[in-house]
Amino acid sequence: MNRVDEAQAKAAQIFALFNEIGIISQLSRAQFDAHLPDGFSVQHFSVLNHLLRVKNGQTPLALARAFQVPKNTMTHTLGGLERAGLVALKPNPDDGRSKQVWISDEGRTFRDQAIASLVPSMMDLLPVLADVDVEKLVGDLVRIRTYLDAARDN
Amino acid sequence: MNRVDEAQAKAAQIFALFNEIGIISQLSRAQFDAHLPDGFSVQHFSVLNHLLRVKNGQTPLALARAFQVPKNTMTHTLGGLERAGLVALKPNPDDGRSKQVWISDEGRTFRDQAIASLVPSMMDLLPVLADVDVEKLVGDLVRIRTYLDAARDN
DNA sequence: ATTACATAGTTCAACATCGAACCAAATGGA
DNA sequence: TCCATTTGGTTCGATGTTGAACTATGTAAT
Repeated sequence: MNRVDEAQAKAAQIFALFNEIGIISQLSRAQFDAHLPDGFSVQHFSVLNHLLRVKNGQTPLALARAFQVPKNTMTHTLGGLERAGLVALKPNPDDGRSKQVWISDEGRTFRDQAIASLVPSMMDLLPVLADVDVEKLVGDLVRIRTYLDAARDN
Repeated sequence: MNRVDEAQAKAAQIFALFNEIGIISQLSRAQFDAHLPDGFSVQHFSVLNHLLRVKNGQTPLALARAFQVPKNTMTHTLGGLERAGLVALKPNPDDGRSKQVWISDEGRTFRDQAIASLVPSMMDLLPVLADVDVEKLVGDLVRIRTYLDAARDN
């Protein structure tokens, strides 16, 4: 096998990797969404979860970066959460251009209920993951994600 | 740690897993698309690739299943490929409701050129994947995807 | 043959995503 | 201080995705 063939074989493997990742992303998103109240998706849940687990009162831009989405996409997501009263957007006292996103009591309740309804179907995955080192798997993925993120804005 | 806490910890880990997968899916799709001609995305490439590598002349529904997308999504993707003359849709002689998707010479050329322009950026990933057993990684993902697929339409 | 049901594919409408253009506030020279 | 540039956020328009409803063909049962 010459050098070009080797490169092609490696590339095919990498393509298969991202192909699987893309399909799993689709399928899992659909599964998650199905367990959330109508009109809400994983993004909404993820933002609430992030505010509670990482830090409350973050700026929209910080959240956009955390989830690797364009800032206008985050505007859209936060709009939905705000209309539903799950977060409050307040002006950022440190920067007149900016805002802060604070989760409300309703938001906390929503997140808790979402977890309660999501956990059971995740438990169904345990048998599938029995032979998988999830810790390592996530670690590998984080490395790949970190690289892609760095390569993004060149 | 009691049973509920354990379940929550496991669930958090699984959530992190799908979270990473979702983000990588976003980022890698953007990267791929950027290297393809305007108006074409990974799906278009994937379909052409599938027709060549797996089997030419498949039905739209078979392709939709292969990529785990709803059939109307595949209709949309095939529409783009057909308008561009990269595939031809012919009636299925075995079934009057159905069609067959055949890749054209232009389609083959498009796919070859796409590979040529995609491979270099995939090679950039090699250092990142040096410590990763990609074979095993893909295997684990396939197992997860297979489960999700089976759980989909229950 | 008739009827009921299942399957392949399209259309339509709702919604998500995202690049580009835009506005306002902040920053950094000179 | 003034001006150019950068940064946080929104708006707008184009496109992708998908559920639901629909058409047409095939299949099975009686």
